Amino acid sequence: MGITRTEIYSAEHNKLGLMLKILGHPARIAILQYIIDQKTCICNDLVEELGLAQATISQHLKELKNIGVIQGTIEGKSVCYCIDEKIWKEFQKQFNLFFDQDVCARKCC
Amino acid sequence: MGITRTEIYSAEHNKLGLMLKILGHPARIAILQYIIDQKTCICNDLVEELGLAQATISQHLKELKNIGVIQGTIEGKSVCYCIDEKIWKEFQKQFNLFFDQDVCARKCC
DNA sequence: TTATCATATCGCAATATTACGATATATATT
DNA sequence: AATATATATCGTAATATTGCGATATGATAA
Repeated sequence: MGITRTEIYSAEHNKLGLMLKILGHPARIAILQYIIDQKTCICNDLVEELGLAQATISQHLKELKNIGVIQGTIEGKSVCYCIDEKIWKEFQKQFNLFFDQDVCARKCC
Repeated sequence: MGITRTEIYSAEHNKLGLMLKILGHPARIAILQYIIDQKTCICNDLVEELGLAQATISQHLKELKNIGVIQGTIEGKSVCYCIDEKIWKEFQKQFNLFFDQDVCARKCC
């Protein structure tokens, strides 16, 4: 079918899944890394930097904005993007809550 | 086009992206959670537990195996799955290497 | 006002993903 | 051997994602 059956999962699993899905694209990882690296809050030098079309970059930025991990403020004719530190830390926390679980206490594999 | 242009990203970004992409589905999160919760290394009670078709579960398990985060050993007529603790911790480490970066030192947003 | 620059959105083509029924495979039980 | 049980794989339909050119929008500069 191609459609994820979100109704059958818990809200937490859906949320964690969505967050990881959006982060799970190399372009979006590269965009986040670039925003972190630049001391100024760069906008679409990303087009030159990554070598993707402007429309494509804009789309990825939109998805990152949708999950809240970045925010953009209009500055003259360009837009200044930066990481939303609060959401960033929240994501890290959620991920680690999941990954800190005790795994494989039993012996079977 | 629908195809990710992996050639233009670094190996690390592709790797981190792939890992997050595979983890980024609620069914796979739920599968991992179930394997962690069960004290015995359960196999396809997952079909009943999650309410997805057996073929679908099997496909998700395959993707999780592909990135190495779970492994399965044949036990009689069923298969015993468990988390690969080493890979699990490695994933957590990679994620945190990325997320521990200092974010938003500047003031613009 | 007109032109220019930066970004967003639209529409589309190519490809990928999700899900499932049907079938194959492999082991255990009778 | 025949049957049952557990899992994997195949084929396919529905939908989603990726990427891009074209165009729209919105602000500044001329």
